[in-house]
Amino acid sequence: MIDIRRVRSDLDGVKAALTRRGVDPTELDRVAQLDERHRQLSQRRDDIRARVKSLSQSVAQARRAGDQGAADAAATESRALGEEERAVAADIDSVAGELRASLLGIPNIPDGDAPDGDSAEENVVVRTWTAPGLEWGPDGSPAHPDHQRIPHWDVGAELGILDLERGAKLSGTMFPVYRGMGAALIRALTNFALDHHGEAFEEIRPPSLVRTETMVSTGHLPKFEDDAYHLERDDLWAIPTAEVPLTSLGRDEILVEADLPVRMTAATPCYRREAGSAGRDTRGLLRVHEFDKVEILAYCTPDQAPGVHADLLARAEALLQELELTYRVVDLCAGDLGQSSARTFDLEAYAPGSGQWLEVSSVSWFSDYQARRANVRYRPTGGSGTAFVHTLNGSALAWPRVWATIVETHRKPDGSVAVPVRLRPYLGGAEEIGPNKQYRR
RNA sequence: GGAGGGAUGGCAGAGCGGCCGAAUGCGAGGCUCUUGAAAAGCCUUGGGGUGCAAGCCCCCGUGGGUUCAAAUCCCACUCCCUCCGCCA
Repeated sequence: MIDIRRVRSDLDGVKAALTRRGVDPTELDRVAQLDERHRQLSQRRDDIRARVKSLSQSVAQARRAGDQGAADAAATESRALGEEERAVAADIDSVAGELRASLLGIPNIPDGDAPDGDSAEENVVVRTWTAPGLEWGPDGSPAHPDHQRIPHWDVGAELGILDLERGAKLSGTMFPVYRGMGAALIRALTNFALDHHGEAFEEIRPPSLVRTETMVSTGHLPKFEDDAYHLERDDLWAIPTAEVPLTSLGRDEILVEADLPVRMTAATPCYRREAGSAGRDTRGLLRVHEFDKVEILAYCTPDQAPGVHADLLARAEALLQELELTYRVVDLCAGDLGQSSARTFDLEAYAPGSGQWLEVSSVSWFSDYQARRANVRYRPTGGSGTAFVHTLNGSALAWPRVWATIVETHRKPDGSVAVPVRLRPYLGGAEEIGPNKQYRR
């Protein structure tokens, strides 16, 4: 949620900033009007209440003094005021409801450093990291030998480590089944990443089903309801990312500044309905409804935020480097930012078989947008009062696309897949993934 | 799923319908004393809205109701604890 006080004090500035990401500025006029109305009504209600309270005191006093007539008179006057208060309160409720609904739908104000642009086409590639020994082809994409130009769905089927047909049988398309070393690879990646972050980040294992309020806190509801799986009977939502439970871990709490930044990491399943993306990226693991991901997340002060953002990004990058995967860092333009984000860097790994750059991580700074929704605050050292923390998070990493990139990038001429050196300890020392002898199609 | 108990400030814990945003203790911060520390004494110490400010208003799990007046009475819900049942 954006700060209503900022709308009040700098309406034009907020409009200008949000127009960069395609928000209709008249929506902000509406917010400003509702806010004005809300404050006027509240003032009136408070005045009435103050009068009622003082009249109630009079009743008590008069009664103690034995003056029943005066007591009754005050009570009568107060009763009339009560009627009026009820009417005003009803107006306040409806205005407050409209205001909140409108405010919840307004995205975060983009950071001034986020590049201009309306869509993904205008995102800026900040830098590219190339796996050791890899050359660049004349077409501007990394040059891979032909044996690495096989899409992962073919590699997976050939080796018997990915079974999309059975997944479709069980749950429908976009629900993959990993087999043998394919399944072990996911598990290895998860352990590898958790160990990597473990020295600085507390490992958390949160629930993957959460309440409505928890989804609202991160901005996933109410606007993106269609993208989430909902268990109606129990009114619980399947988390689309660990960001959801981790952000709410501190909900309605006041942290001590000395404890910041609070850093957490979690491996969880993630569930996404992918409504509206039907027919796009449907092949293989490019887009799936359920997947595993390791997330890193932090609460910090506004001053710490830029440093933490850089750290999260560096961590996600380090994993890709250790996995010997070519990737690029993309600075999302204002128009392509997620609703809650002020600044986001995406990491895209190059998958030579599918021939595309795949988004495997998104590292975002949410300023106080989520903290305001979730009411996560801290007490500044030496200062007075409380302030909202800043929240940041990043995937490190989302496994299906990394899995795809690995089996394409590290495919050897004989068809097996080389295991990156750093990952071998997590796969029982295995140096390659060969045909799955326990499963052949 | 069944039965019972509970929800008050950082914690513990009081609170006849009006004098309660709330006793008391602990904790925390400041000051005095002290070479320093401890002890002792004094003071301070929840969150939020609005307003230039003084102030006014809201919050005793949540939502409703009764009343001139609700932490206190009534109703519903949520959560927590204990026991029973079922169960990975």
